[in-house]
Amino acid sequence: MAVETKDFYVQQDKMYVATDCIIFGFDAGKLKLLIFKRRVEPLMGEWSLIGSFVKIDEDVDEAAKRILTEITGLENVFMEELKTYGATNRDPGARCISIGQYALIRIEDYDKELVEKHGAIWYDLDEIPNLVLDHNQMVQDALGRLRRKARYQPIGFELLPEKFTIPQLQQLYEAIYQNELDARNFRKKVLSYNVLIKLDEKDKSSSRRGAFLYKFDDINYQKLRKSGYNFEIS
Amino acid sequence: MAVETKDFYVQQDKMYVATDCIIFGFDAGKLKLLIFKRRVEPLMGEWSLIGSFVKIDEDVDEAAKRILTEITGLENVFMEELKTYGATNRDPGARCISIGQYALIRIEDYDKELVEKHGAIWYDLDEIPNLVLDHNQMVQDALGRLRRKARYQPIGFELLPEKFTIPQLQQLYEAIYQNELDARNFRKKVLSYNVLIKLDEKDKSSSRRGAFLYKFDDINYQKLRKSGYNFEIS
DNA sequence: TCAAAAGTGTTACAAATACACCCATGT
DNA sequence: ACATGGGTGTATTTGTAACACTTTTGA
Repeated sequence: MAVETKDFYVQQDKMYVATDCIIFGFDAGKLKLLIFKRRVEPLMGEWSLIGSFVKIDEDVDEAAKRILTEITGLENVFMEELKTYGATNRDPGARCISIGQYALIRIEDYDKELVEKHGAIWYDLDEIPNLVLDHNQMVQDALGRLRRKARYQPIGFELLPEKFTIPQLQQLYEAIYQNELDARNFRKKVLSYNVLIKLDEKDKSSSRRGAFLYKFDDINYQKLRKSGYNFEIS
Repeated sequence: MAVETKDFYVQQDKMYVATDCIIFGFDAGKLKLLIFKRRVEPLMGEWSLIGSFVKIDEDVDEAAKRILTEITGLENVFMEELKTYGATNRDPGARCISIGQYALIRIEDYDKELVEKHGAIWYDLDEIPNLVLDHNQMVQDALGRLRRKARYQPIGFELLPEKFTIPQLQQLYEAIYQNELDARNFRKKVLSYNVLIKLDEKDKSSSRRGAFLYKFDDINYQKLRKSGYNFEIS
């Protein structure tokens, strides 16, 4: 029988709500993850994702942004909800659900001092140590999401510097998909969408000849989306 | 400065955690949504999704299953997390985050008495009334998810009876995508995946001649998935 | 016998793949 | 002058899209 007064609410259980950030970067041809040593009991000192409890007067996604800014100094970063981790036994400290959110950051932009101060470290994705609670699962889930999503949405660009070369872009996709791509076909395809603006500069850091720099053309991308077409790679 | 004792937890805020179900069905060529009249204040009597608070000793997804079973009598239904609705001001009653979960049910299987007892009704998707709180947004989000997901994963079958005809399947996809498909190409494509088992029976409810019934072949589908191929329609 | 939906094949076009050589430059 | 990565074009295959008629059967 349903209770039909406003008091219905106060009979219910309250619980802690946290959010954890799965922060991806890309450097030297490899996908990286930002993790740090947990500073609170239980499990103090263990490797962990960056997270925080959500405050009573704070939107869930605001909380995630707050954490990300606290630790990297960055704002306006690509971040998206992954899923909720809501098992009763996931945190031995207390009943606490966590909303996983994954972020893609340009690895050269973050505030190195700030990151260091928090004891955070960029780890190669294939060398992630054991993390507390269900955080390894979160990383796996986020990676799966990143892989699927990168196929039909140009989120990869969030991981590159604003100016990047086509070979860099290809390396990134190879790192995400974990297979090699044909350079000619790759170039042909990404350019076919008309969402890259070729610059006059070259990047000479990885070859004598140098490779032209491009930047992502968000305006054209929005047009592409509206016209019903999808950015789709491999 | 981080607090480094277990007492860290008790300084944090607790809040209500709810889950709301976006329940889709398919009948007479149309997508349907199961909604009902809210039974608690505030907003008692308004149209609403089916939801519940998550109990302290209950996993979040268990809570969603509990609700679904309570109202439809069904178990083992396709259900998947949509996203978290976590704005501070989303519920005027109290700070309460809700995890939206969408479910796909075979509309002929549900327990009609049970549904009626709860005051629930199947609405055509294009005739949904105003719902409480952010529930209309949830419906839109779930619909978007269903549309995207149906393209590369055979979730549509969850909405059909176990035995279905190809024309029925086509109607379903037409309802999901909201455009017409060529019957020959559609048939060719779905059959090309070898995930449909043709039965000896015919369904004569929609034509004199009758159409052969098929059922979904989950074993072959798993093989297809493992081989790296994707079920992809339209 | 006719109305109404089920079922079937082929052709044209577009997109994806496979593949090999020349270019530019710093050392 | 050579080693290194950057850049280009074409042919083949594969998949997608367009399209019209015959079949079955109950009323």
